[in-house]
Amino acid sequence: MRPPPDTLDSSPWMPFETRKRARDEKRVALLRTAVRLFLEEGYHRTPLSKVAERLNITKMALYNYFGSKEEILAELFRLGSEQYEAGFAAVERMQGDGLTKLRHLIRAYVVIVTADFGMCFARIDDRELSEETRLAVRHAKRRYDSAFRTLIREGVEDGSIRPCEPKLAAFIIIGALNGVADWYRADGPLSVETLADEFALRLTEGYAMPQPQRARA
Amino acid sequence: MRPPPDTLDSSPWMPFETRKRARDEKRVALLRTAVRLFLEEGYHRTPLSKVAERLNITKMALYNYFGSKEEILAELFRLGSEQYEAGFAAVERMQGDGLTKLRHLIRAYVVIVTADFGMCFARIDDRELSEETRLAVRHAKRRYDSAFRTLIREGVEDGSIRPCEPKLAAFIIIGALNGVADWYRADGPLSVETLADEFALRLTEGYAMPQPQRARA
Amino acid sequence: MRPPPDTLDSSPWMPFETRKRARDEKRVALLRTAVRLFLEEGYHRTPLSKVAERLNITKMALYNYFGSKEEILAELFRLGSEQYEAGFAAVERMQGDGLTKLRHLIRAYVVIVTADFGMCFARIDDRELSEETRLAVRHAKRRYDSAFRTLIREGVEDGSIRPCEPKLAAFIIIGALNGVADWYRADGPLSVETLADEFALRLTEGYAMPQPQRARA
Amino acid sequence: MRPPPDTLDSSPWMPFETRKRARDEKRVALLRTAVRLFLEEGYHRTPLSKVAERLNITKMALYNYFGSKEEILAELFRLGSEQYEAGFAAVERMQGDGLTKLRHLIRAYVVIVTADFGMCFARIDDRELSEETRLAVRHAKRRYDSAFRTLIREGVEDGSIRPCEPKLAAFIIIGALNGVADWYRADGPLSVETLADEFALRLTEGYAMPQPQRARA
DNA sequence: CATGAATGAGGGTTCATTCAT
DNA sequence: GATGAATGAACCCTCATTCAT
Repeated sequence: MRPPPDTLDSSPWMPFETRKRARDEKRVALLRTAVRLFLEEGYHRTPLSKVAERLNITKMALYNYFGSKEEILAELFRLGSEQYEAGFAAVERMQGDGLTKLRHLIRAYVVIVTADFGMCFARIDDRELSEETRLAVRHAKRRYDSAFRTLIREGVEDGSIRPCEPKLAAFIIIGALNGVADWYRADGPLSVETLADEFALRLTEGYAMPQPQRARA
Repeated sequence: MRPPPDTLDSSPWMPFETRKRARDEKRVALLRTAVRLFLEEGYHRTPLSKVAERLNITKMALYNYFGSKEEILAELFRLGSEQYEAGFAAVERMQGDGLTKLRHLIRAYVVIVTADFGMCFARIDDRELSEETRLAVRHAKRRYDSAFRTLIREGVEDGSIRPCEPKLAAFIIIGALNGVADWYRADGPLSVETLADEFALRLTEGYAMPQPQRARA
Repeated sequence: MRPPPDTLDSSPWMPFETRKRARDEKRVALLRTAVRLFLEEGYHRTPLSKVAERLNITKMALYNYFGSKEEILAELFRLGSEQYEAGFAAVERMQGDGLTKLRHLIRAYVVIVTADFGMCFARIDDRELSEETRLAVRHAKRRYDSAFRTLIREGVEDGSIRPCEPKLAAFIIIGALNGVADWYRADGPLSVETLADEFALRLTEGYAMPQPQRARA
Repeated sequence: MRPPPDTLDSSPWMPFETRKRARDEKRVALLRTAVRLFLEEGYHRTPLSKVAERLNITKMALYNYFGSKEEILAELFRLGSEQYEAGFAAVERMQGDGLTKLRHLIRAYVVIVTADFGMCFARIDDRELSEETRLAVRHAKRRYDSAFRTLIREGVEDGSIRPCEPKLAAFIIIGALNGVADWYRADGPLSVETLADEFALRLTEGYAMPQPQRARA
């Protein structure tokens, strides 16, 4: 907890950086603890005192890092949102036909949605948030709906994806992906990578045995 | 506010049936109102006073029908669960190969999950419930996981479904189906039937354009 | 605490009225207790628990009558304001020259400002109130500034009051009157009536011995 | 952030005086800022953090100058009190009949009560203070009540002031004077001097038009 | 002197629920 | 059955203040 005293003497500016870093680390620890509890117990059933308790501090110490419980949640959503944005941006820079890119997107989504912040973004009810933050979240969600739809449309156009209604297809895929957040356990038998690959394939390939003669519907 | 007292005296047995019926109707009205509010606003953000208000009764009148808020929720889950059970039972009595029955199951699920009680069952966090009720709900959920898996396994065996991991496939399908509860609006452009058909097809057929030469993964 | 039981039997509609009345009485008792404590201890230093304690109920019972602490204060201000309005209206209906009416106004003010609600209105900091209520209070205060100024102006015109700046004169008079709220004790030696008469005279007559030859300023 | 250490070494006594002076200046700045905020916002609604913020220092730095929030307030009262004492002492050294000296006292009071510390003394609720300090404040207030009463009594005796009850007259005058603190704005149209003169005259002269024949009450 | 971090006391408010009619 | 009143358990949050550097 205390930096070795000579550290202070030898480099007089270190303490500041040390402190600053320590603060950031604590802030992050706080967020990680909060997101875990919010996911494990639910936002409403998690009093800040429990978050504090798990961090071995008092409830009030939390207020050094955040102004309110809702602000913590807002930050969690922001972090989650960032992850999706980054993942999506990476996919958008890739080469390939629509189907290939869609599969990359699915993989990215699985990786993110199985991690804490991504899971929080996907699962926690955004109506807990203030109107303003909630709008930002809704906006972000619409943005990735749109990312999926765009790739699907691309795929349809370049022939890699069957003709379909992009909007509905995106809902199906995103729904299945968000479902992961409901049952995925980090300590389970499936690695995230395996899961991501499996989803990328299965969500696009379908389960029906292909039969040239089978008519639609 | 009070019915004239002679009404009760003149037909001494009617009142009982009348009352009984009235009671049941009120009970149902209560549940319908509660489920709507719980879905619209979230369980925690819905005080019983609001439920009562929408029913034009006092908060305390609710306690004539239910012992606690949680008991209301438990009943909602029970009703939702019943719907799934009934839908699944109907499908199980059907003829056809695994794929066909799976599609019927998907159709049934869509119909149920877009209705209030089914949506409640799918969307509201079962951790609000007491341990006992929660276990029952989990049990019911596992039961329909199992229904999906069984049909998928059947389909794989009878050749109507591609070889796959039934557990994961079920998760994907159920995830996508539950996702419907997040965006479906009764007053939207899609009829439930259309949606059900579309899901039955798309969740099994996949989006990738079939290409004989394309290797798996 | 309980009404005699036969009261209920003998007149079946009484209970409702009784209850209604009881409620109003309690509401008033609450307000009287609150205003006393707010005046004795100060608004901020009076937790609702103390108000409740003095009423022999729990803090939460207060919320049956008011939605928040501030709402209680707002109601106290409203009641105070009402008293001034009524007093002023009575004076305005009176006959007489400006000076006479001014003296009546002063008398009325003294009577009101020595009573609980009037004192609350005069002494408690209106910045405790929400913006909206505060504006209403400010409005009321400006209204009685204006009542004083008008009468003074009338008096100047009809020759009963010396030429003077009505605005400043009103400030002086109102200031002196509000000052009463700071030192008046109901159990003190001075009756309100005596005080009112004395103020009506002294605030208008002045203390300087009239000397025809004394030049102004 | 740190001054080079040799600065201290090269002129070992300057720093002390410099520091001492700087310290005093800061202390005064602190008090001036505090009194402004306490007057603008109210004592309870002014957290120390706001005082610090306006001074561009941290909240904790305040504790280098004062041991507690209440101690700051106590000092403000002390400074206010000092002003009144000084003003009153000056008047007491003057020549003239009771009325003349009373008018000087009023003038002095206006000047003081329109300045920050004097206004604080007049307007801020002394119940915020500890028992001990509060008693000192009450004592000071009684002292100037007494100053007014003495002059009034003198005036009555020397014939410059009409026969009256000195206690009540003092209350009226002081009340009117304290009222100034409630509406006076330094940036308003009235200069303090004008105001002081006007008060000195009007508070003693009265508003009623002198009429030899008018009987008292 | 000054700072950031942490703490404890305390208060307002929400809400489910019990009580007494 | 229904109602109004009352209660108690939580919980969020503000803020002055102490601690450790």
